[in-house]
Amino acid sequence: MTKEVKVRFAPSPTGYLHVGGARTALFNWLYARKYGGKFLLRIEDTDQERSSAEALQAILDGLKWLGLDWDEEMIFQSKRVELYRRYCQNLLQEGKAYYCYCSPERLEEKRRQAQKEKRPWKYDGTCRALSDKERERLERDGIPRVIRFRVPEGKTIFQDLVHGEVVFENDTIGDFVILRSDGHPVYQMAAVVDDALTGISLVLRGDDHLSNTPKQLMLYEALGFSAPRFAHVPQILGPDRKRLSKRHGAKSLTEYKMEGYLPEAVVNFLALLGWSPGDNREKMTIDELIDAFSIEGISKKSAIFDERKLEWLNGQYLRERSSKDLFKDVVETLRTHGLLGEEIDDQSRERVLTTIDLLKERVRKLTDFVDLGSYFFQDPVAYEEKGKRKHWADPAVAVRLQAVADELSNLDGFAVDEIEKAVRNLAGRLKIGAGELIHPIRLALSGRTFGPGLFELMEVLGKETVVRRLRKAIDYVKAQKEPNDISVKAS
RNA sequence: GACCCCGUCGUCCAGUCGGUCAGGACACCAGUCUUUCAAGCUGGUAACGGGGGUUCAAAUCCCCUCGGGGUCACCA
Repeated sequence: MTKEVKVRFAPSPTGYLHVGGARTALFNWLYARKYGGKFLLRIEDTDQERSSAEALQAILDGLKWLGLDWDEEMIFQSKRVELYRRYCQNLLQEGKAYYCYCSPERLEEKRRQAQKEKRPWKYDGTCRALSDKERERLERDGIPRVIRFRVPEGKTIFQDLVHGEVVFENDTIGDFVILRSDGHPVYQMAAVVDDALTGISLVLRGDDHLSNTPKQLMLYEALGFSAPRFAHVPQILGPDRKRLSKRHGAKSLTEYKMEGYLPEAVVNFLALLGWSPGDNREKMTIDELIDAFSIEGISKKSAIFDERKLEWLNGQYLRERSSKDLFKDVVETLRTHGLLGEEIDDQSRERVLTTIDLLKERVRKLTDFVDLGSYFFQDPVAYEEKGKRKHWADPAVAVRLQAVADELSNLDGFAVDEIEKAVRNLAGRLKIGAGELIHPIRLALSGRTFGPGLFELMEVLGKETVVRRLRKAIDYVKAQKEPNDISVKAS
């Protein structure tokens, strides 16, 4: 009988969902979707202290944003404590586990001592063979107890689907706790019981669990469960080659969303981190990913998250979406940055749409619409220094801009072609190249030395705004004249 | 420290059974286009951690070494 394909993502709600976790979830999801299996979501909240509702919400939001939907009901380990306890009792009865009364303080002391003497530390088995009498005494004294698993002798060998055969000598592993003194199970126990009971066929998870696998395998064996297969995906490292953590900029998915990344770009990028379709494809749709995904394509090497490549990919996705498609996201971004109010009439709707069209080719993140396009919505608050030096240094600038303003004011219509013709004609009459007008005008209108085609920009802004900004610039140039001369002398 | 995993351009990936000018992408540089910036197009710089073997031939197989990471919790 072939086992049903069933995988799971099992985060613990102790922090936000970062790219490493998200990628693990994605791989599991892709695997399930590819083979028509199930993708389960299990919340590992057996640690009461560290689990929080906010973290859970962040994880759920992240999965939802990426479009990773799960099958069946979400499993909360905190609601299954009785179950784990029962299995611990079974092990106890069969002599495969035992009560341990060692205090955490005492153990910590021993551990430190071992470290000082450079001896490898593992639990020394103090309580491994307590007599009934001793145990009764400790019980009578009310000493807190945990349940420890009795690690059997021998070796634990398994075939990891990405690493191949992995061998552990059991005696390098100390008897480990499976049930805490507060009656809550420890990760290893809860994970094994759940994976076994829910019929997980493949445990696909981070490399950091590779060393935990022998412990879990021993538990499967002791509990009489058949073990699933394992595949350990390399981890995602920070730029310093260290494990991802808040310290060196491991960002949550929420942050990527806030920064203007599209979920499809993030999914695509994450999929390519530690996995490859085998050919050299880079940009892949979700369906292509599902189709191409395979465990064989998973690399063994840990990877560093390269945000610049994600930016590029995001730009690709941004570019292929129509302005209409992008509208909602862009509006939201503009709003959070105060460039747009709640109310949007037809006119500003049109304006946003055109803005998107003009900016789309030069944008990599949604937030670039703000950074690169604020002047579509408000007069520039400053002029680029470089621009002033380059395009406004000529003493004739004020006069020329004035001429432009006059010329444009007299225009009947204000369409791209008319504007362009007017500006170029004026340049001709002034006997200067069109660039001599174009660049100073751009600076006046946007405060920038670069941007979309100037004539398109002018049409979007409208005659009134264009003329207003030109006049402002003229005033500015004139005002700068004298103070500038003085400051040159002074410095 | 013990144990486990990993090691191809700066970064992410290709490289089936040993034979490739070691390939693609991001980034970078140059050219092209253009009113600017992007985008696009064309081209370029750039890697098998090191040392030994085996072999006619090694990124690919073996050994050693160095480097990086992970696990050794009443965290997950």
